[in-house]
Amino acid sequence: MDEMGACCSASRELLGQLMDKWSVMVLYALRDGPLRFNAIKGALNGVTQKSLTQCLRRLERHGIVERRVIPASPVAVEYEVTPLGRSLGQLFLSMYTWTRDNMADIESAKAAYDARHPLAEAA
Amino acid sequence: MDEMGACCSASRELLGQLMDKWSVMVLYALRDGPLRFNAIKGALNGVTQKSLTQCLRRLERHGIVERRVIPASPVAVEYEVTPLGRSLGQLFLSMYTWTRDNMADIESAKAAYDARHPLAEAA
DNA sequence: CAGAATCCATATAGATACTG
DNA sequence: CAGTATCTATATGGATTCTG
Repeated sequence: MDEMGACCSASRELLGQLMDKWSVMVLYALRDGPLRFNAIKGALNGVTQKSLTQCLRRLERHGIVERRVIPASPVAVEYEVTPLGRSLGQLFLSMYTWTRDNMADIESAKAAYDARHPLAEAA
Repeated sequence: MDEMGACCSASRELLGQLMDKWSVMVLYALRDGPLRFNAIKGALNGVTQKSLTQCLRRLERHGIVERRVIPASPVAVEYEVTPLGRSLGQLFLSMYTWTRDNMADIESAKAAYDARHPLAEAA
């Protein structure tokens, strides 16, 4: 694979990190302003502390969200989307749009494929 | 999470299927026309038969590539990108562009984060 | 409150061997 | 040639418990 192939691969790897199971929804949950840890956890359905913590750490490390500790007792921690994070949100929006526009075609392709291949119809 | 959140989630799930480790590069390898199985395998570096087969099956099932068996001895199998696949390729291109344009910011954010957090600098 | 640490179930990738 | 089948190593996610 040549240069462009390698770049595609790097891009995929980076977005793979940023598009894990919860990141998209975290970014969406924070669209109107900062939230505290448990507020985010409440906004997402079914996320565990561990997964959410990992997700937020990764987003923080990549500069997508900012973590702010508010000294209090007990401590409060706020997360806010950065400008870079908003830019990523725009990209997510174009992905969402593509999915919405092509979902029907993809579903019918899957149905046709499953009809041709009677066995093994995993998701 | 409300409607939009659910749609984001569905979008992420779909693209997660279509953006696995090799799909992007398969699509890129087929950009100039159909190729046979082993030709694709040769174009990608380090892919195993199993992984490539799984990848191609998934792309075929979603209507991204078309599989064509050419009766011969031994049989030949060609894979070609569909129009839907080309549309997905455009989306991949916009992802690649975003990555390229923001890679520097992300890398410096990572470096700053790792400087603040001396331990545990996993990728 | 906001995590850290631990344990466990499952999913996935890779290597290898075999086949129509 | 173009796969399938099998086994194993590893990564990942969830549940649970504990703490400053």
